[in-house]
Amino acid sequence: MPRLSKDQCLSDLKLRILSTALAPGSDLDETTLAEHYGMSRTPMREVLHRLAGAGFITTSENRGAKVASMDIGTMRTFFQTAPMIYANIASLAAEARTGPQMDALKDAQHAFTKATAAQDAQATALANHRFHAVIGEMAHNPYLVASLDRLLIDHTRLSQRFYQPANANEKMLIVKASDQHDALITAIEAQESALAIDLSLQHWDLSRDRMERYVRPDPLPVDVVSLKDRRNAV
Amino acid sequence: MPRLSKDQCLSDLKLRILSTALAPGSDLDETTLAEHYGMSRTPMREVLHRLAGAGFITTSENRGAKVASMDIGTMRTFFQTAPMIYANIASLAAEARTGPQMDALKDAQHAFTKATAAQDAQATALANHRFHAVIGEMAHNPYLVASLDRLLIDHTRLSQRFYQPANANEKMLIVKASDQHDALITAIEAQESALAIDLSLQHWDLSRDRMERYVRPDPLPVDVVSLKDRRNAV
DNA sequence: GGGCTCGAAATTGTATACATTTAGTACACA
DNA sequence: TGTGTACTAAATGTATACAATTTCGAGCCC
Repeated sequence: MPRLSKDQCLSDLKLRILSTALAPGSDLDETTLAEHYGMSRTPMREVLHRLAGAGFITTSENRGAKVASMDIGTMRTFFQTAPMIYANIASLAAEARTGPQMDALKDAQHAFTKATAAQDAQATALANHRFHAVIGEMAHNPYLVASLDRLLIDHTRLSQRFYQPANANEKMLIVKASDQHDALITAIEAQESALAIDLSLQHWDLSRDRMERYVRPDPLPVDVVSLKDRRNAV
Repeated sequence: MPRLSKDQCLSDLKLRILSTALAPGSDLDETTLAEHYGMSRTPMREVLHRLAGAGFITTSENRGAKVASMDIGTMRTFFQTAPMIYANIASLAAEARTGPQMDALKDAQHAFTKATAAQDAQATALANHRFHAVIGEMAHNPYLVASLDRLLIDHTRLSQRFYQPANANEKMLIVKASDQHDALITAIEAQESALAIDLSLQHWDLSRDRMERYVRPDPLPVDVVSLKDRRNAV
């Protein structure tokens, strides 16, 4: 993949991280990446520092870069923090959104429905990411957006598997999420911020249920042996 | 100032920005800075990208770096956002603080009172910054801390002049702020998160009053001419 | 066999030369 | 006098060579 510009390289790496093509916690070798993108190490290092600043990766002196990890502690914090930020962002977006931003939001939603119809899980997750990032732009609040962007990174990585519906019920949940997007678009366009808060919290409830089901899968059938084993485990 | 390590250079630039020795919006020349810190342009550029990632400066392609500006629109957003984030951070800090972090917090408060006693406005503002940054570390929430850190940058830059007390009344306000710090330390150490929220909101009210007095100085004497002029202004 | 030291290979960090882009100025022309 | 254009100087962006650090394995001692 030779001769990509720095911006293209940046967004490509973001996509690879959001889609977990680059797994959380995995090492990034700057020499390899530089060759891959057809540039020298100097601009590649600059891209890596940008990614680090935005929370996609972490770097440590003399020890290279890693994709930001998603340990159990961080996820607890994620579930604790997301609804507050999402709701506030939605409220501010309803107050401050502009016309071109509304267009961008509808575009993102269009891409979302198209990806769900095609059963393309990865494209669905990324379109969802873009949808919520646009709402962030609308809020016009650099302080909260710094939080939001970091939340969305982990949200998108966590959601990766839910957009691959395993049964009719899961398929229905995705349709429901899409309907909530439409309702949110209407509320934001009408500048009804109280409604936007309410809708974004409903939307969060749906996401959280799906994500928690993945994080903590349905309990296994109980039997005496496994229980005894577990009782003495750490 | 030759032969400073990259970390020293980074924190020195942060201090110069927080103290407004480098004015908001002013241009940064990477060649000059590199010479000043006794390093080549490559690591200097890396430092600048780190600062950009943390919100201290902004960079634009082929056009260099600027210290983050503080326009009137951003400040409106600042006043809107700060109390929510400060209160949530204080609450989380009370829940999650560790022993060493408590020591660091008390150190910062010690530096704060020492600086006020010495009437050193700049040292006071920076010690106040450190105090609140430590509470951020305690909260152990990377999402919210991203917001907090950006708020604190502007908070410290705005506060710069208030710690230069012009009269007995202003001197008393600084003493009051210091007392609130002490109360907050006690609440966090006792893990009383509801109290910590309340105290941090009180502390914010005090700061906001001081800052707004600077941003919007006491109203000028009303006269008919200026009123008429203003009525037709944008 | 376990753990240590030493050294070579690989990886990251820095300096510098060179390419590219921007900004400022002089000058021509209307 | 104002405007547009070409040129020059200064700044940013990139590539590459070299220095410093870390990692990993071989060899050794206990």
